[in-house]
Amino acid sequence: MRTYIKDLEVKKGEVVTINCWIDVRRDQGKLIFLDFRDMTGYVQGVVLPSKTEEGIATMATASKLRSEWVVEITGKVNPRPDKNIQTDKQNGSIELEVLGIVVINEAATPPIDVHTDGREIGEESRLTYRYLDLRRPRLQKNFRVRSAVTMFVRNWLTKEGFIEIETPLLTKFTHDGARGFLVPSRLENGKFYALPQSPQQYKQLLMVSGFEKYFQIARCLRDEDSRGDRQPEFTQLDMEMSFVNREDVMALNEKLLIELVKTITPEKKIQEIPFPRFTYKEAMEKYNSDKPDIRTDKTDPNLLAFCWVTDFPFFEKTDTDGWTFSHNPFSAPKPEHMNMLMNKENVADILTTQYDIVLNGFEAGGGSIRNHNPAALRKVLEIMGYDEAKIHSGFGHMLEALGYGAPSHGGIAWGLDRVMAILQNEPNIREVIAFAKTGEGRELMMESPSEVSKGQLEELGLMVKESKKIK
RNA sequence: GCAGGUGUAGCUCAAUUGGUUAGAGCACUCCCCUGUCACGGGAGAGGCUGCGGGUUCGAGCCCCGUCACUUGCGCCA
Repeated sequence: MRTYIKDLEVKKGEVVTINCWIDVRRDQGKLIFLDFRDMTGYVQGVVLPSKTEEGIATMATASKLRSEWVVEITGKVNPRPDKNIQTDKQNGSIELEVLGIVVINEAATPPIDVHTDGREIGEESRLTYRYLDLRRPRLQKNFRVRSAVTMFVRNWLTKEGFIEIETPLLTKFTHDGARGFLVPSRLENGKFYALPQSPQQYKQLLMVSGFEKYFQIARCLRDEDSRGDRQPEFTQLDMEMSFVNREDVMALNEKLLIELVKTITPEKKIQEIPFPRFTYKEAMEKYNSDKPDIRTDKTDPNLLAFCWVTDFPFFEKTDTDGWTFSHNPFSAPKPEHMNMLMNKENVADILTTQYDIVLNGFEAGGGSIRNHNPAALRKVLEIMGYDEAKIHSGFGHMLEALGYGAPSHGGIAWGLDRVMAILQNEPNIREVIAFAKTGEGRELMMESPSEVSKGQLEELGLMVKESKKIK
């Protein structure tokens, strides 16, 4: 039976079997030290000289082992001699006396060193050999913490009465805003699905359905250029609630964030509770930014400075002197500005119910109270200059759905990758996304995007005019 | 789409003003080593200097183009 490395310390004197990788080999000739690694940690093994036939064979096998080989080790858990105890290391007071070695798999010389924190290695190598890059302790930790965060959030929201519901990945191209990824239909050539930029419309429709409290850890896809805090696919913690106002959503999220930090990253301290709030105007005047970094000590890696930014202008001017939404077309205006919207008056002065949660200068999330009244949503679309055909094709289902007894509702979505990166003190969300893409949207390990065969194109009814980039 | 940075051994980096056979550390191969823990010592192998063109007696170095990675701007309900 397999014993995990983390459980060895209490098994002094026992003979155990572990499954692991060779982390480091220190061959002293007649004495070989091997550091073993499994998902639970590290332990030093020692192969002692022996005159038995078995012992000689084990030594011979041990001398062939190399870094990253996969082995099954049978050994005796011994206390270390006093002078060799390493108090600062896991299992520093014990070592495994190797009695038997089964090589499960040999390993070619790794193209990158997986024992460092990886910051010194170029992104191209790291992403090409991502499955090796992920072996490094820093990334192992990032993903364990990420899993702990999503589990915490799931449990917390579930206790609050939320229900987790999955929404489609194959959906409809409906709106302006972020450029979307298109998926050609095989059954209906010339038609396309779109991959969702967020579950916005579906989650609102779930409110119409009467679920009242929804959440989802949702993959979102946007065909826009990358940044340190932006990837073409990323994850939102998305939630929506019925019969709430702005304060309700903000209060719930503030509480969740505080408890999350306390539980998962207790070493972090939150600069100010309750989170400070700024109107958009205040933020711009005081910090010249709508996502101000209000940390009092920007060198403190454990300081988290949350703040809310509210009261954004609903509309902004387009290049062609029309209007477009600044954040979200489904948002409701502030209640006192509803008349201005309905009368389409003083459009520039209408403020939305939008609230952004900002963390250390990054937009960690954003949401709003929505227009549950179809007439109000229609006014928004009209102000943006959408004609009846565009309103019908893009928003007809929303307008109709809101007409069948939609509750008032609102919600928020966190950029989960950004929150994770900040909690882990990572400068780039690539470090918290397992198989991240490059700045040009390439996945270097499998080499996507890739060309497809003529037959596949034909089946989809597609013809490629010209290759934009020929390798 | 725009601007900057980078590209030399598997990895991380050197290489004077444009000048001999492009070096080092780690990793790798072989040898030595009984208490190491990033073990140590010795020897060895490993290069189309991203790719294409140009200038020059001579280019890793200068010029043009191109590709890739990266940071930021535009863009990003």
